[in-house]
Amino acid sequence: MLEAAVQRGRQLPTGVALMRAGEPMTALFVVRSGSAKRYSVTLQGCEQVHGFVLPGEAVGLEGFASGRYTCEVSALEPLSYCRVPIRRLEPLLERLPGLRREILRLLGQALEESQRLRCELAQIDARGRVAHFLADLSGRLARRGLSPVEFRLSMSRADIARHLGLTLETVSRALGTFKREGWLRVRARDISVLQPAALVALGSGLA
Amino acid sequence: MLEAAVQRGRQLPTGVALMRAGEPMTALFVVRSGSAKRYSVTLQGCEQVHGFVLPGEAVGLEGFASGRYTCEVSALEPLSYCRVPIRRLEPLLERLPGLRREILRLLGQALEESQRLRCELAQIDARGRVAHFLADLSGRLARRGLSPVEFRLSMSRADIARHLGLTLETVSRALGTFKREGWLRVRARDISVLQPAALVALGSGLA
DNA sequence: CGCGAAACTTGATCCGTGTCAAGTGCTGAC
DNA sequence: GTCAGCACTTGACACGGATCAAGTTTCGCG
Repeated sequence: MLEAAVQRGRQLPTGVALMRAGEPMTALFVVRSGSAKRYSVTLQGCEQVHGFVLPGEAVGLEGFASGRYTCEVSALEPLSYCRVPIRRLEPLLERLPGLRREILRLLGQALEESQRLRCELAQIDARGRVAHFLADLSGRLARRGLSPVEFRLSMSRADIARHLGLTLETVSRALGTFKREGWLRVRARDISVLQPAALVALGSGLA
Repeated sequence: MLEAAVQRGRQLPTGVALMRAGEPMTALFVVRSGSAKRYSVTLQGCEQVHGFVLPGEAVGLEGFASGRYTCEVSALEPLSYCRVPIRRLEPLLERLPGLRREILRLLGQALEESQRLRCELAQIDARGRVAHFLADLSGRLARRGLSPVEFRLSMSRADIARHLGLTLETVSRALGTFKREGWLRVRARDISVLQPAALVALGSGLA
């Protein structure tokens, strides 16, 4: 029955938006493969990157607040995803307590994640933030069965910087440092993590 | 029927915890009067302040992620609150679509709020953060019918600093500046906002 | 009411990160 | 293959906020 509510096998080319801020919320999305960037554009026209969406992760949950999406989500690489229309989801919530709990769990998780991240970013210095970003990415890839030590960044340094509240130069310097310390191999957007523990430690504020 | 699920008129003295990180999530809470601090303690023993809870606001929602609370919430002044046991809430979610939507809305709102705050804090300088904090507080008080221009801070400068990712000296200096600019009157923890627009502007990154 | 501790303010200095400016190296198009 | 444009790296410098260190005010408690 849940099966019937899910629209599978949808595709989106790089750079195209999955949702736009202000649009009525008509569905939740779950990314199958590829990755996307969640961001919003301030009045001054500068881009604030809320985060990145990896395979297996859901987007659109903030829409429950007002019935409208509150940020833009656009594909960083060719994307395949599922679409779960709210119309079809709502009646199921009545009959399926497990699904109800699952949706609440997803929302709770997103909330907890966001709060944790905020506190961490507020208290950690630039290199720590970049280390945290890499460690987090690595962990999320691992959860999907992808390699946590060899991966390709689908986002630019500028996107990372805007996500972490830094400048792209500072991100670049942090990566340079990690490379020099022997913690990473970096070639353009290809990353090999050589010392995962060092990144985790630095990213947790254990300096 | 929802009425029957809510335990009203509960009290808590200053400094006492409403919930502790790691405890099983047994209930949601809604503050009636007073205020509280949401925080967690890092491995290094330093306190990270997630935010402050004002009358009319709910806490405990992050617990949906894992079934356990993920932060400490303790009273900054004598607190009165309602308790909504999850046991009693769950069956109601089946029968009341409106309540279901309301819970989803609350969670979505908390999520959106947290993400917005994170992006704002990441991009704004120290005085902007303090201005944003005051403008936000003012707005939330106004929503509850309290004065948005005359209020008493229930939290210390150190709490504000740890919330904003600053030091208490910097918070103090920012308040000093605002006072000198004629935007505020500050006497210890009593605040009078003289130029709300200036605070909102600075707090939105319009420098 | 007065004492003492805690909260807060204010000042001086230092370090990290933003800013500005070249320089280098990918990548994709013709 | 080569060229153009963009992404990224690296360097020099300035400035905002952290840190350290006194003072001052506020407030709880005897």
